Amino acid sequence: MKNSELAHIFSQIAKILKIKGENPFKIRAYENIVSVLNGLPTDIETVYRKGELNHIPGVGKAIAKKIEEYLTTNKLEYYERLNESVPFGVVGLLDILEIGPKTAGLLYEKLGVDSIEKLEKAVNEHRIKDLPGMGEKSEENILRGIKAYKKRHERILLGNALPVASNVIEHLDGMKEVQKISIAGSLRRRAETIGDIDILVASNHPDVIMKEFTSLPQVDEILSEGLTKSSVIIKDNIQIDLRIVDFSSFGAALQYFTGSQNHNIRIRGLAQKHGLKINEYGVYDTESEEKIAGEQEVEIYKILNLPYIPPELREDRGEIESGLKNTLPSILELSDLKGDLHLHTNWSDGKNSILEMAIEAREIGYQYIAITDHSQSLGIAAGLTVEKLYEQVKEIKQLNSEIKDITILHGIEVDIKSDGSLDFPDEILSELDIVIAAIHSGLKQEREQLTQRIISAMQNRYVHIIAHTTGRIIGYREPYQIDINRVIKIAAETGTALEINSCPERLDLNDVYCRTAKEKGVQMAIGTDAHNTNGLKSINYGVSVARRGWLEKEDIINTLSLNELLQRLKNKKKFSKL
DNA sequence: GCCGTTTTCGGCCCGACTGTTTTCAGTCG
Repeated sequence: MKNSELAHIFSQIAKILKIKGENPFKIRAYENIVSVLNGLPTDIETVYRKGELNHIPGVGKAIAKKIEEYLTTNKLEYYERLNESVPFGVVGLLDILEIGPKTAGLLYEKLGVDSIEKLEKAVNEHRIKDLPGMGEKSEENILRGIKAYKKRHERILLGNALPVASNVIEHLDGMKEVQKISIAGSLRRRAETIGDIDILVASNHPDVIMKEFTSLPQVDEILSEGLTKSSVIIKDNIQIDLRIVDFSSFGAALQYFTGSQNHNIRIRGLAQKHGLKINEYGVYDTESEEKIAGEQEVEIYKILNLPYIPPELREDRGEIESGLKNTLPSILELSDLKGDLHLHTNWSDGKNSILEMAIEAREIGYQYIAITDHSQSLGIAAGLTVEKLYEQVKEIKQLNSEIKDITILHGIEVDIKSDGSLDFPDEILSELDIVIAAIHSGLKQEREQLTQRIISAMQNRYVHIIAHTTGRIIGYREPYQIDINRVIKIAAETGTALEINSCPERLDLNDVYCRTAKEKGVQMAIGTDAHNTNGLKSINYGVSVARRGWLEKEDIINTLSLNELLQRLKNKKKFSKL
C-alpha cells in the first residue's frame, strides 16, 4: 500500500516547512494528513481510483493533487523542490531531543550543520553557545541530546512497557498519599509500541510521591524533578514521566495526557464551538471562566454530547464523528473470549505438556483451547509427522475424557510450503477440529507468489485460520511482500478467519488491517501462539489490537461458545461474505 | 492547507518548562 509511503513524504514535508518557518496551520494540515493516512483502513490507490480522495477528512484540493501526482508518477515535485532548499540531514537533526525546527534552521544557516556528525563537532568546538538565543546550557543540552540519540532504543513494545508500568503503579498505589493513579499516554491507548511511559497521580502531597518515585530502586537517572512533573530513566533505557494533579482535575488531566494529540485537538476544537475551553485542569465556560467539570474523564465527553470514547479509539480515526452520530462500536472486551485458538506444546517446540496448557487455560476461565503444534516441514520447530499427529489425537481424546470444565480441540499450525501446497494432505486435515495455516519459509519470494500461497491455503475447505498473515516482527522484520487487500477479499469470500496474533513482537494483523478486514466482512481469530503456560497470558495484547481496530464481539470467532464454534468450523464456506 | 448552523475569509488546542532574556521564543506533549 502507498498509504505509508505518502504518510512518510507528508511527514517530511511538514518537518521541512517547520524549519523554513512556514505557517503553522499549513504545517498542521500536513501533520494531520500523516495521521489520517496511517489510520486509513483502505488503500489510498483504491480511494483515488474511485475519485473519492476529497471524501477523506483533511484532504483538500492541494493535498489531493499531490496524492494524485505521487500515485500516477511515483514522485512529488513539491517535495523534491523542498528537499533542495533543506537537506535531509538538517531534517534529521529534529530527531535529537532539545533540537526543534528553529534551532535546526539556525544551526544550518549559521554553521552549515547538516548532519548529526557536524552537530557533534560544532558542540565540541563550542561554536554553538555564541549563536543568538543560545548559551552554555543550550550547548550542554544538545550534547546530552546527541548522547541519548546514540544510545536510543527503538520504541518499546507494548508487551514490555505494560508490565514495567504496572509494577511502578503497584508500588506507588500502596502509598496513602495517592488518591488516584492511572497509566496515560500511548500506553493507555495500547499502541503497539511506546515512546515513554506516562503515569498520572491525584494527590495533595506531590512532594512525598515525587520523592518516592525518583528514589525507586529501578531508577538509573533522574532527568527532571518538580512538584507537578518528574522524569526518570530506568533499566533498558525506558523513560517514565510521572505527573501529579489535584483530585478535582484528575479526569481532565487523564483525558489530556492520554491523547492522542490529534484526538485532543479535535476535542478542544469541538469545545470551542460550545463556548468552552478544555485544559488539563478542567472544562471552563469561556465567558464566565467558571469550571464546570474535571474530576471525571467521562464528563469531558458528556459535555460535548459524546459517549465515552475508549482510549484505544482516540487516534482521530473517525471516533469523534462516529461518537456524535452515536454509532461508536461497542468494542471487544477481554471477558468476551471463550478460548485461545493458537497454542504449542512440547509435542513440537513448546515447553509445556497439553495437560499443563489446558489447566492454565481453565484457570483463566476458558471453555476451550486449540492445540496447534507445527507440522512436519518445520524441522527447526520439531514439526509433527503424520504418525506423531495420530498419537497426539489419542492423547487429546484421553485428556478430554479426564479433564473437566474445558475442552481441548485438536488442531495444527500447518505450514504453507514455498510452492503453495500444504504440509499435510486434505484427508489428514479433514480429521482435525481446527486448522491454522501459516507461512514460515520462502519469505523473500515475489509479492505475487507469496500472495498466491496464502490465497490457495484459504481456498482449501479445511483451513479455518491464517496465522500471523503479514509475518512482521516489530523492530526486526518487515511484513512479507503480500497484497493484503486481495488476501482480505479472498478471506471474506472463503469464510477463512484471519488471526490476530497476540505475541507482543508480532501483533499481526495490526489494528488498521483489522479494521479493513472487518469492513470487508472477514472474521478474526485471536490466538496467543503461546509456547508455554505463561504465553497464554499475552491474550490481552491481541484484544488491544482488536479494540484499536474497532472490532466487536461478533467479529471474533473465539467469542463463540464451544458448540457455536464447532458449527462455524464444520462448514466455513457457509460463513463467507460473498 | 483545510474548513464552514452567522463565515468562501479568517480562523485554526492549550499549557508547562527552560534558558536566554529584560518580556519572550523554542520545545514538548
